[in-house]
Amino acid sequence: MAYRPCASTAASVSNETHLFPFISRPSLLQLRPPQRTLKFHSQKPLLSITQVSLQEHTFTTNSGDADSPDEKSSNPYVWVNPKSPRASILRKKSHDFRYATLVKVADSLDSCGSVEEDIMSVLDTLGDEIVEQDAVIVLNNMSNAEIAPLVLDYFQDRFGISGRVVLYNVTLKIYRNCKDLNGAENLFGRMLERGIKPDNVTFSTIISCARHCNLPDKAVEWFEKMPSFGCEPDDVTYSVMIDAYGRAGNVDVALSLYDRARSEKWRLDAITFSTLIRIYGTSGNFDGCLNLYEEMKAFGVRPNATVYNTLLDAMGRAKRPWQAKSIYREMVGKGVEPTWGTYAALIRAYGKARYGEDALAVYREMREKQLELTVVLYNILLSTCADVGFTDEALEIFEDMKSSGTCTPDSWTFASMITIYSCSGQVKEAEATLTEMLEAGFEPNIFVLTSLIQCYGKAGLIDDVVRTFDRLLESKITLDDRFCGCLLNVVTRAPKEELGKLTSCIEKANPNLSTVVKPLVNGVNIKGEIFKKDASELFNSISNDVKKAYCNCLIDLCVNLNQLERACELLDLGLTLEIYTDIMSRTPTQWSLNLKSLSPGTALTALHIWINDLSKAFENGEELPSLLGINTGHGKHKFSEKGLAGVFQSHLKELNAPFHEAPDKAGWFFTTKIAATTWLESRRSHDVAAA
DNA sequence: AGTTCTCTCA
Repeated sequence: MAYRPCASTAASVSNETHLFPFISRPSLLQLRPPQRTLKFHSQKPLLSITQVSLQEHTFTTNSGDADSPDEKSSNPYVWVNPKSPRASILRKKSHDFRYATLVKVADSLDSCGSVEEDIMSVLDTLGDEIVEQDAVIVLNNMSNAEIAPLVLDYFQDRFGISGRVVLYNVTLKIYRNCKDLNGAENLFGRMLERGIKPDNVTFSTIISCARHCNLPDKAVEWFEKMPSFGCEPDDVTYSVMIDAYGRAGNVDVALSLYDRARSEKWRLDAITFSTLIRIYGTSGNFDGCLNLYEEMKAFGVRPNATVYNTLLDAMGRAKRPWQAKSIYREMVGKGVEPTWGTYAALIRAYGKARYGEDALAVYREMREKQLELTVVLYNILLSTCADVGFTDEALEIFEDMKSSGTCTPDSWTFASMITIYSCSGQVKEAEATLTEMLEAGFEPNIFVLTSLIQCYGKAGLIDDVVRTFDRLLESKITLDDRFCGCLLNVVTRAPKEELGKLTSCIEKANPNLSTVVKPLVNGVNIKGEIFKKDASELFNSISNDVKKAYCNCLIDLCVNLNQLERACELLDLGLTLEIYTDIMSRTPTQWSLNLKSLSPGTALTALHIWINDLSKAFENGEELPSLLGINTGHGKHKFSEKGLAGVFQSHLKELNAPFHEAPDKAGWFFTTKIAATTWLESRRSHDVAAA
């Protein structure tokens, strides 16, 4: 029969007398167990005849042990040769039973209120002959930090057991499990008062307690106290301190401890390496992660799943999904069984890098293996689907999540679903999901409203954009740069007659942005210098991660409104402020125009400037390289207007430019020096003729 | 009797 821990008070212990043959109600009342005959000795049981027979008796009656029938029916008072296998089985059984008994006592103690009598009663059931090992086992199996110190005191007061540090160390573990550093520190103080000298175990337990409490600085503080108590840190201390320093953001110290451990030839285990890899990973030193992994193998430490999981996680952070993939292959190749954490790390790595298919493959494998996904993992998958435009897949995952029975959608989930519908222009579905979200008790947040604005904007429902915007203003939600960026994006695709409605939204949302947008929309002719000054003020006021999006939108707006000069001014500013980098690059053999992540208008403007630069270089008699290339990129997002390649093909034709799409390099258009020269030549003569 | 192991974005 399985033991079910009871959660109530000590009184309930007595109701489970079938589990505690030596506990009965009278014993609780008299504070003394009546059955003195059942004694256990935790130290090597003396294999006296009575002893053995009693064990035997206990086992056959209590657990219905499947001994052979004739053994069961045999006289319990037989002598058993202490060296026989039978004796060793009995010894083990005796030990196991004693241990199980003590664990049950620990459970009962945990569920005592802090009523002294209750605690006493439970402890009394153990009898008088308690040895230190019993006390250790009881405390080691307790989890109630309020009761534990009382129990410790009782062991001392009633049985005189308290003289050794081990009892305090196991009690400290309880505080650690309860994340109660204060309690642990108090107990440490009491140890000192009682003249108990702390040892390495004491310190590593307190240190890890601090670490579990998210107080890495405290961990460091305790580590530094060690020498004053005559304790010299050992390999376990170093392992936990490497972690603590890492979490305290003190990467250098963590690594120097590693150096020290290495030079002192301490055996570092795989998990310590995984800790180190994690430290490198969180500090952004991704090559450091890989180096450490190699070093670890060179030391002959076999990587386990934890090491691989940490590495995969680091490669995810590094946005190197291909490396995650090859590490995963290596892991499987070496026969290391992937764990839940492996799949989670892969989903993160692939998801972050928009490797939609790969992320989905991992998801399917998890389903196949019946591994449960968490809300977080579902959300990552859904936002990946949103990023790459997997509408159907997202719906499937969303349904799976709802029917999983283990997790329910949260505001993040709904936000992703609304984003997905918004990107594909499914207004009705987005609105239905919004309703579902409200019904589930979530208020729309800034992310949801941003998506909705995008959704309505895409569908040309400008009045709904304005309505949503007003709703946001009424709410307590504060606008962010991303939201304003989306609003700006709506402006770039709205029909001219609707622009007024939107500019008044922008005026309320962000005055700096309004200053730049208004003259464009109203066609007011202001000086280029002033325009650039206003624009750079805007860029200085917004966060780095949206600068490119703003600049792209503004340039698109200029191009749409046929203000090419303004477009060039903005692109120029964007290059100066390093919002755009590496658009135009030159090597001795190739000059390139890199248009990846540029909006269509920005890309056209950049092409315009680049061709002008080419002409200038040609006029100045500069040597052209053997190859000239334009990279339009190939958008991973299904909704991103199929990349720029299509737009460019026709535009290049219009310009009569001799660039041709490369058959083997997606998104690239190339021309040779000879073709380029001929073309630039003809452009020049054309210009001259026009002049 | 001690350590490190599994979490989110636009």
